[in-house]
Amino acid sequence: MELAAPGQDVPAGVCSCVVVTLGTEAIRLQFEGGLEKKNNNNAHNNPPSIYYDFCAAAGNLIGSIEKGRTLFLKKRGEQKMSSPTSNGIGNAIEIKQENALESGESEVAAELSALEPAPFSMEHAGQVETESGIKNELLPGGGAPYTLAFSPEHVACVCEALQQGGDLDRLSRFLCSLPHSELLRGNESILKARALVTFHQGRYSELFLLLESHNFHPSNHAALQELWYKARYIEAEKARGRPLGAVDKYRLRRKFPLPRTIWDGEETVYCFKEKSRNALKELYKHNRYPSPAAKRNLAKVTGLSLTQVSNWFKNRRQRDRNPSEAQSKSESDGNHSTEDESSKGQDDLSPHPLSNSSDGVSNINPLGPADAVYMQHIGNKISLSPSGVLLNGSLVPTNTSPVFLNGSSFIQGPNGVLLNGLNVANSQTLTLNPSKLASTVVSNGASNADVLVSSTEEIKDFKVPQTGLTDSNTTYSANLPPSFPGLIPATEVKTETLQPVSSQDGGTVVTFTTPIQINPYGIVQIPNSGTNGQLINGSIGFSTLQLPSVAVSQGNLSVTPGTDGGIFTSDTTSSGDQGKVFLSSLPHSTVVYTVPHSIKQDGLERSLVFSPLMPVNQSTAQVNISMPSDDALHSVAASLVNGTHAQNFSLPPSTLITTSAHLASVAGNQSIAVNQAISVPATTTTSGTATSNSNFTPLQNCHYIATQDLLSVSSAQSTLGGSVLSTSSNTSHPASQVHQDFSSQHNLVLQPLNDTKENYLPISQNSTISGSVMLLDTKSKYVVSNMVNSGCEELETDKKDLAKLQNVQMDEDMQDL
DNA sequence: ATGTATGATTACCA
DNA sequence: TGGTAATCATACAT
Repeated sequence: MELAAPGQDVPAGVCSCVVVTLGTEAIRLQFEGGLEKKNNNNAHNNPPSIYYDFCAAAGNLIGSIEKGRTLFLKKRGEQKMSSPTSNGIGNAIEIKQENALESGESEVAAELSALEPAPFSMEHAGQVETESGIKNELLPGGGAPYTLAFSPEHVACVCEALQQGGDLDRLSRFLCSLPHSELLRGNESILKARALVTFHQGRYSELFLLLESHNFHPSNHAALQELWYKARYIEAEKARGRPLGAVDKYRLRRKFPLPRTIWDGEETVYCFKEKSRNALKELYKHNRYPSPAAKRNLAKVTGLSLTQVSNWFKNRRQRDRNPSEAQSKSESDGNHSTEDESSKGQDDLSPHPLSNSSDGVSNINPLGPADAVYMQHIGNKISLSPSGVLLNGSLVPTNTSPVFLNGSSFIQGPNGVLLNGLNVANSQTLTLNPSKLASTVVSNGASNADVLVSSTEEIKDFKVPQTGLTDSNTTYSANLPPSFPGLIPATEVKTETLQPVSSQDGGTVVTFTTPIQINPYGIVQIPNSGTNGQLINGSIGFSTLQLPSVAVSQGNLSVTPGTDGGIFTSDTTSSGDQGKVFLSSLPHSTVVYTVPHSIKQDGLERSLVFSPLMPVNQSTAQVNISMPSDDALHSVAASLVNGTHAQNFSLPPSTLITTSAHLASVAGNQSIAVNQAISVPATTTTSGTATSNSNFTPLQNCHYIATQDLLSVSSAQSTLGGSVLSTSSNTSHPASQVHQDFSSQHNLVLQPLNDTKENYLPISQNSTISGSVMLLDTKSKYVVSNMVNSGCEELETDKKDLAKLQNVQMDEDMQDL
């Protein structure tokens, strides 16, 4: 191999020249054809007899040696040797001299400028050339006459380098040379190296034991899994004396499942992880023809390649299309019956990639214990037990964690569940443990801020099926936080006009107790939520949050962070980015809650049921709710319902939401009804710390019935109220909610609760509006639980009247079944 | 061993 | 470039 000249690009496999400036010395090192040392140091001293041997794999420098001294190289600013994954070696480094007999310096800062971070040829790894030309093993025990003091990081990096170099023999020698204590240190690189060596040497039993006895980082799982299986195969082949067939290998895999030390436990079926498959299915339900950008995004999210994603959609379409493959419906009878049947049924209904996921396909049976919260969603009828549950659409099962249901997908975090969108689970039973509801308080906290942090990065395309009544091509540009791993930083949403089909999608309740991830495919990911933490959320999780149904054809809607609370603003004048929604961060103490946006073309009324104590002003189609913003208690959400087709909203913080006139003024000239709703925080009195699990409760008793669904809430759960009252007095989480929904007539049904006042926030008698606003159009009525009655007595009457509508609505809803 | 489910491939077309 | 249809190869289930 040839040396790379300074400044030249170093081809793979060839070491580069590096220049190490050690004090006044500039030592040029070259690694090929033998170590070369060139000292252009000041000639007043004898050039230090320093010989280096670098293991520059992955841009690291490893090892140094000199007669009578040991040099450690490390990147400047790092306490330890840089990891193998660090970037190039062009960084400045420090050269620490130990036992510096000659210079007397204990530590010398040195500048190392790598001409090129070159892949290192392993030819010289572990070797050092002495002045006498004798090559000695650099490794301890290798016969080197020098004292070497490899740190564990050095050792690990050498292991990595040797692994990458593929020199398993040398790696084996290196490992053998290591002291036993080093081997037992548990460094993963060493462990992995040992695994490779044992496999290479055919010591499979030792390999299996090694793999089973250490928890390896997921980044190494794939390689180690391959080792595991290969070893099993080879063992079996040797035992049988013949090559294994696919079936044989399959049986071996079943017989020797991967240990959890090298496997995350996630089931993989047909090479695709279930998580990835669900993500594909979710998107497919909403869009059978995703855009290339959407495919890329999905590939990124699922970890699959773009080709795999494309193939999956292609196959899925083909097999959905081809009736001869009716056997595939067996899948529908299986784990994914709901969604599959849903999608197939939609295919029958419409050739368009429609995705009304939960159209009467969910059945939630009250199987929980008596004291549990359970819902029943039979057909379009939903019943809720007296618990703080928000429901909007089909339901999914969850554990005993508190749950918010809103739509047909769910998000489950450590302490709460968000349901929104499509039904993604197998079971239809939801059981909640009321005792834990205190932790289910809607807590948006920093999560929301994370979720909605704006970003100016790339814009992704994302098609959101809409069930609008008219054709419209609306582009929403919603920015997502780039900080979320695997999260698409920005999303451009294109609403597609679909055949007007009743939909239950749209409602969204976000309960964040941990940072979550939302991607344009509706996949909401909640870290640290265990195996169930990553959720699929149909089309709503993201879209509903950040894609309000405004700005269909004009205007911008932006959500910007507020000092005290979320600010939801709209720019009705901007025309540069029509139809785009810009979202910024939300405050920590923000609850994002949206009301579903289902639209029924047939004009069937829908029922929206919230818990009582919500002032509703039917006559004016606007309800202003005031409450002390600085109250220690939490503010409640404000809701805005726009039955018209307003294109813009203006929701300044801590103020009342715009009037209905405003909505009317911004109503677009389109007759489309956009099935999106947006929720933004309205006001908070304090910045608040990260929300606890019980920081916010207003949504606990909010219930929504989309489309024909009928939801009834019998009472509020006392524990919810307890949680409300127990929340930190310094943290308030008011939130204004903007809901644009209802192209058709809506009814708001109120159902009285039993003495739930204690469960709600105190009503402010202050006539000023400080935190919560609800706007209703003339046709829609919302009742938001926990909303503070500002003293409008007429609202009480309204509630009673509205409650009567429930039965009527039920009959109508049942007709749609 | 057999059948089914599913990812991947290929050819063809717009 | 991306769609469809047909087909293959393999994983999975019985």
